[in-house]
Amino acid sequence: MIYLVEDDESIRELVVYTLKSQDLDAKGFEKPSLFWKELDKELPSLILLDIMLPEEDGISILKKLRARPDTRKLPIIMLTAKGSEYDTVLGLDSGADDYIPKPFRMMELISRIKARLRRVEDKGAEEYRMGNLYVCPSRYVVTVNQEPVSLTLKEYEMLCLLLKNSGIVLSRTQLLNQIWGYEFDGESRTVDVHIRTLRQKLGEAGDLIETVRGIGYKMGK
Amino acid sequence: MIYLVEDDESIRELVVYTLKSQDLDAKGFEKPSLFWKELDKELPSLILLDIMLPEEDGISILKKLRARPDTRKLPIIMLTAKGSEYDTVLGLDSGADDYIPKPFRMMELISRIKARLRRVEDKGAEEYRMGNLYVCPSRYVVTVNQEPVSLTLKEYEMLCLLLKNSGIVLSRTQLLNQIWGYEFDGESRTVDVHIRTLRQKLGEAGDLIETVRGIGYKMGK
DNA sequence: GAAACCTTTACAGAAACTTTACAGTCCGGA
DNA sequence: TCCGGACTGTAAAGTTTCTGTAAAGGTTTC
Repeated sequence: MIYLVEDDESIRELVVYTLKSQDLDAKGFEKPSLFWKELDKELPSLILLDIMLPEEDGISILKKLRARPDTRKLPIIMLTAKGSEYDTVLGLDSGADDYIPKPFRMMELISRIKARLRRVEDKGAEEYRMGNLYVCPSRYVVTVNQEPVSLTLKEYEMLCLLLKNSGIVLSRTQLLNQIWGYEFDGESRTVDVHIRTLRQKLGEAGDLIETVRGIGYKMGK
Repeated sequence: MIYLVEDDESIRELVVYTLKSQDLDAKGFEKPSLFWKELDKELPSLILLDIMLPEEDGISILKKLRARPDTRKLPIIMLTAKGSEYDTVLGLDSGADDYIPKPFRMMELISRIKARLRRVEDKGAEEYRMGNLYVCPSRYVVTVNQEPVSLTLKEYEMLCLLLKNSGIVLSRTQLLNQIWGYEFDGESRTVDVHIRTLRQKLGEAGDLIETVRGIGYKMGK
């Protein structure tokens, strides 16, 4: 999912349309306020920011995003009509990942976006976002709506495994084997109990863990 | 150290000169062969690549760098006079981190380079502040509320390592490996004991060291 | 050789994990 | 629609594992 904050309607729709044609899911926002609102519902994997915006300028948005733990490492590309050197410097020094002056060619934009996304994935895919849930395995950080959630080891491993296998169902046996590291015979409610506390601790994001009756659990899709 | 591969002498010297004026160490190479030779002696922290070069073009160099484990993650910025869209796409899709068309403004180049470097290494910070704790590794100074705290070597190294990896959890094994410099077999409470004295000496700032049960310790975020 | 520092040992307390037992829910067949 | 079995959710008790801590025993430094 890619978010675009751009007040010019024609540009916004053109970009969203082009991204979708490239199998990149995208949403456009006219105003920062709408963007912030949506951000609390779902975290995108990349953000395109115009600099000149109503309400709040792009640089300010950029700085706020860099200050939040769940969006700190998100690739952010700045778009702007003000092609002056000053803006470039300002944008990059505030921590933007790229800067594209308007008018830009669509294929160049797509290309740069893909370059950013690939770069992130290369880093070991060590980050998961789903809805308002954010997990960074290497840093051992889990947040829901930016609020840190403290999980125990088993809960944490379970969450990571489910996210890693997003979209596919994991049986209790699979979970036991992968996390506990041994074959398990007979019945046990161990997994269920951990799933319960996990859902509880995740609060509203707990609904992301889906029960598949007769099989096990899954997250995503 | 920044490496620049650029056949045009005037540009090469101008860039190297400008980088040095910004306290960025840099070396320029006229031909790829000279660059490869030097690369085996020292790894730079960023590479600037012209696309049009004698012997071997920049894209080819880029691909080779991305294939080597020691240079795979190095930030690489492409420079080129061929400002066509084709080149941009080609450059970014091969894994370049940025693309700057000639002619470029020096300050913009510097700005983009700094943005890249900051993104990669945040370790240039020779000072850490967290709450009322202040640590300056190069001067071997630790204070809490301006009051100096005297630490032993192991305690000090531990504190620095935790601060350097602020926000991420370090396991006991990692701490042992990094500070003691050897593999550790079996159990040991050594790390715990040092953590304890460290917390004690830091007083109220001791709470900044967080225990992550089942994993290890971390500071920050 | 004393002081400072580091490591090991041992144990208690705390936190995490598992089991148990039962309540609630889903779903197919009568 | 109702019923019963199979499966899942939940609370609480029981068990294990992990961490904090004090103190003793080594080691290095001066």
